[in-house]
Amino acid sequence: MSAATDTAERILDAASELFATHGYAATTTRAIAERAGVNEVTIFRRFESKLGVLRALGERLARLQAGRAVASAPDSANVRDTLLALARMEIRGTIEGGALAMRLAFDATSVPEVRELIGEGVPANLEGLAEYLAEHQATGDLRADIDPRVMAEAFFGLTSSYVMYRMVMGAADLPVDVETDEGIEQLFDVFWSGASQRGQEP
Amino acid sequence: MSAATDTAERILDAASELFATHGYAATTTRAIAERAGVNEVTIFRRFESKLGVLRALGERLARLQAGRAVASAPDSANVRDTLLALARMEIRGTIEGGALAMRLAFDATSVPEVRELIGEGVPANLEGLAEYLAEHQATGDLRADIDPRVMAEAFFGLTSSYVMYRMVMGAADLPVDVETDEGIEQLFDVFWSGASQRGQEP
DNA sequence: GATGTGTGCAAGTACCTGCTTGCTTGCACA
DNA sequence: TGTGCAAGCAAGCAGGTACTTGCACACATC
Repeated sequence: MSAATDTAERILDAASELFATHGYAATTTRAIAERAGVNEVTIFRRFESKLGVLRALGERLARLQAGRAVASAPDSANVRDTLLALARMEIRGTIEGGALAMRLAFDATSVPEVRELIGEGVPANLEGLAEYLAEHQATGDLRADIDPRVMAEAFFGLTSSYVMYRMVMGAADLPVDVETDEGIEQLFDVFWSGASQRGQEP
Repeated sequence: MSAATDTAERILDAASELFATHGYAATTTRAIAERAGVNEVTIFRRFESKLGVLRALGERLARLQAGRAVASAPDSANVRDTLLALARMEIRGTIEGGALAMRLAFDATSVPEVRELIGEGVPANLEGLAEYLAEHQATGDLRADIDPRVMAEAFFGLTSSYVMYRMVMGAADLPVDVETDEGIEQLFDVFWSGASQRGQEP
């Protein structure tokens, strides 16, 4: 059993990397097999089709990302710390599995099956954070004159484009350590200052 | 001559739309021909190859975007207005030609020729805005404790992800009128408040 | 009226893609 | 020793892709 699941895992790993960098359509099953060190036929025996690989990958991704939902962030009394932790979590998650998700989101417009898989992920995330933000607008932690959905979009815009510029477009280097990286904190600070606007009242 | 350039233009228009929504690799020359209302052979006679179409498109795009560089924004005394105008310009430009550029940036990782075309565009833009921001940090219009490159990244993160969420991921609707849309102003306001932090001194 | 140019149409080539088939090999368990 | 399962290997199929070729038609210009 160990050996069997191992090959399946290796196939998924290879597919994940290739899908993330080349996209779903541009990745051939032959390439997946080669990278996994596995015969191409094995892929079809284990996953039935190329789409089957994507589906299995989707499940693994869902399992992986389930742990880093908005709710799972430590809701300390300090909203700023909570959001900063969320930003770091989001960026780390995007680097790990999100680069794949981002690519697939692009592929979704051309490959209908991909669209179903990615589906409501992005809008749902936006909505979830917007709710959280709205709560803290009510308590006065955040400025109330901005639509919480716009604010959520600003937040995800920061984190997703941070990764996009680095991983996909190669505009800069990835941080050595996401948890302590100074650049992320500065980037977050721009958002936070804008969203909280502490001391802005005249 | 008029009729001849017209068909070439129609081919480029069709290719632009298809590349933007489906990506370079996933767009077939047949599809381009069909959308342009032109025989497939004509494409090869005019542009030699599929890559030739992309190259011609790249030139047209460069011509189109040359007019909307950072420098071309009216540098009024008011930095906020300048940046807001730039944000609107950037979003409109991204909707018009940037969605294509964004998609091609993704394709660049799989299609090496595409990478050359997109090339240094993104980093150069970042650098250009960073310079502008640094100048106004020096004059006190913007807070100085943030790396100007980080600030530029926050700016482009906002504008590019604004379009990405809407056009590519279909998370929301595009604005009816970019120039007056309230959502863009709110989104920009989050950035601006964070970047200027007016009245933040204790 | 001849010539050149831009385009359409039909057919075909060479290659790549996802996927299949038939057969063999190695390993585990009884 | 025998049975079953996971995997490899070689070959191939059907469909799609970029791209080519040869021929016909329209419409200008000289």
